Amino acid sequence: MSEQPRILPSIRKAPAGRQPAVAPYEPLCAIFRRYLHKEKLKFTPERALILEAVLRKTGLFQAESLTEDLRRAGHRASRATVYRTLSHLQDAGILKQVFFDNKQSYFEVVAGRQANDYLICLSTGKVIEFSSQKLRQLRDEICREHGFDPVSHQLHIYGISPEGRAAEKG
Amino acid sequence: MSEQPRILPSIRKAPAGRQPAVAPYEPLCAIFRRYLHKEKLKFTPERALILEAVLRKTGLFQAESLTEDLRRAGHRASRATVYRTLSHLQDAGILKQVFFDNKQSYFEVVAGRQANDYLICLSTGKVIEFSSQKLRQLRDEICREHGFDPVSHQLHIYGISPEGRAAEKG
DNA sequence: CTGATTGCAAACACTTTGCAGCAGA
DNA sequence: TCTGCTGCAAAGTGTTTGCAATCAG
Repeated sequence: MSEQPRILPSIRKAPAGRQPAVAPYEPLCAIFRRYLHKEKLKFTPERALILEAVLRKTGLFQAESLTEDLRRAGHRASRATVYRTLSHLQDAGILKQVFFDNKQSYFEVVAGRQANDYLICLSTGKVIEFSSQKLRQLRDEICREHGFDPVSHQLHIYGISPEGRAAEKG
Repeated sequence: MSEQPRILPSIRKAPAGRQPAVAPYEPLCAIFRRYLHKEKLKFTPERALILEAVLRKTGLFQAESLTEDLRRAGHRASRATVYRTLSHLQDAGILKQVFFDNKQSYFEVVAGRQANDYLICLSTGKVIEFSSQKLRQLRDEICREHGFDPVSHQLHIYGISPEGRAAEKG
């Protein structure tokens, strides 16, 4: 029995990996506004700014870093509003929240994407996002066996990347 | 684009599902003692009690519920010691920590088990643990493509269980 | 107009940590 | 004896919430 891997602190600090393209603002803003309208919520300047900032993010990001982005761009942005908006963006199907540890959570744009899955290097903390058709098929198969209707999934694979292996030998 | 599923509060409260058999104390205690000795740590009565309590758990559990178990059994057990011991049990490869949300974490005995994967009902909050050989093969394949050495993985599938479907129709 | 929204700061809740006394090996 | 361990309470930290003023529709 081997020692159970633990997520390294480095992951909490700065998850990095292949950087997917930035998502386009217009169509997602339309989705957001439709959602807000349906829920009798309002489209405020703050929400627009936050959505813009979210869409400028590539890959995983943290609430705090989003707030920093906004401040750097000269916009006021209270943590509270950022969190509240991130929550709405999830409900609108634009974002999803990912949990790698119990300290904080990460967010990621999902609208129009398929990547739900991560390769996480236990040595360097690097996170690579990927998507697998085979995995989705297997997921559906497993769901059928249990009578589940699949909605979504999330796979985290922990391992050692080539760089991590090199670093450990070095 | 469908609305992004969010983990229901019920999951945070009382994850339940198929109950795997309780793990045997003796062999795992031996593993723990070996680990402690190797790390120049001590095998204390508190650690023994906590390991026992852990092994009486079936499926996922929370640190707090473990502390309650201990108190109910008439043992003093400070949160601090429980957390510290849970951490050692992870390092010893006996436990693993699972993150479903950012509020708290769950623990699960993994020594000698293969089940790393969960089917989570978004309607009822029920969690079913399962293990799939095909998934492990697919994982290894994906790792090969990225030059990773796989260490472990975790798959969370969100969906609607038969019971949930019935409840939603009712 | 009227109810939703915002920023602020206080509140939360799980977890970690500092410390002084205690106890395995 | 010599470290490591324990319980306690305080600190830590990402996130949430109450509230009064403000604003979108």
